[in-house]
Amino acid sequence: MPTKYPGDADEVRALNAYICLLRATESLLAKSAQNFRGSKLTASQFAMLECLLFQGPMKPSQLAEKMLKSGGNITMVIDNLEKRKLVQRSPHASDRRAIIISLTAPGNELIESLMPPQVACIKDQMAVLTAGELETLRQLTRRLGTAQ
Amino acid sequence: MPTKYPGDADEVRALNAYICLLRATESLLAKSAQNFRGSKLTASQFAMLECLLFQGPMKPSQLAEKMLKSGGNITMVIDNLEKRKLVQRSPHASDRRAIIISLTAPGNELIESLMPPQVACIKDQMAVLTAGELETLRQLTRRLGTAQ
DNA sequence: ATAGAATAATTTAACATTAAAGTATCCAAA
DNA sequence: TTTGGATACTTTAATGTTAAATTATTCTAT
Repeated sequence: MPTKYPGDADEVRALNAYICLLRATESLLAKSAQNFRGSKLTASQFAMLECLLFQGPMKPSQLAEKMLKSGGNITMVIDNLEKRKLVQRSPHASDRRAIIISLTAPGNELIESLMPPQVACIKDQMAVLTAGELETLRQLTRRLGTAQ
Repeated sequence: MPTKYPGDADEVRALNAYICLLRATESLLAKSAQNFRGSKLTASQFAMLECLLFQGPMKPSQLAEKMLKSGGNITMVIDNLEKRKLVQRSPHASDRRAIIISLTAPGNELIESLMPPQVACIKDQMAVLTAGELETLRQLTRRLGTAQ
């Protein structure tokens, strides 16, 4: 995070925006994490439960793709959630290489109870910007996110 | 990352901006990481070398504060950089509890060689936005980053 | 039908990360 | 000056993370 890099105007402008973008994301993530820390969930565990809630049961490889994490990592997060009986592994109907991960009843109940405060927290944090500013932010970051 | 959450207009607007912001950051970080992967540096190791280059020798507690990481983590990153002789520990002049971390000559040489491509990479990625858009992005994310 | 390539999940090794506990040192108040 | 609290770093335990290797299964081209 260079606060001062001796470069031309283009570089300074790009770096300043980059640094503010990273810091904003760090700040938002740190604040959001407080909502599920009481449930002894890590950020990855919360993200997996959330993914299963909104998108239904799926294979570990699909979780890896959606969560942008490696397969090995997904295996470990499933392991730790399975120990707490929040998710379960089931055999895939037609492919014996694959398995299906789904929420258990307690897992479903937990993530459903955590979502409203989580959404409210994000809404609150984003409320420092107006509706128009949020739309502008969405459009700008959307273009950055797909940059090659 | 809920792509569809049944909420009111304010919630949907906040969540959409939030998701795009996170994805943009992930995308930028992933791309930037390619620049130092060839040097077998991790993101934390690169960040520490960069911090020491631009801000000079400092204590582990100062590195922890600037890098937004825990003290225990900083100890390990220093350990791994010290193994490769890229940084060194020195006693603090007036406080025997403290130590000073500084770049070695090879460490300085390495990070100085990595900075120009790193800056160019960030500049390239941010170049999908105009100068005015970058300034807007900086202002919006600056306000988010300081949100309580 | 079968060999080889591709896919799916797991395991392993190395490093990252945090929280909490531990050790050493400094400082300030009694 | 001594005691108690604060500070600085390290260690430990648990989890996360990736890349690479492993195992099992499926698919495809011959």
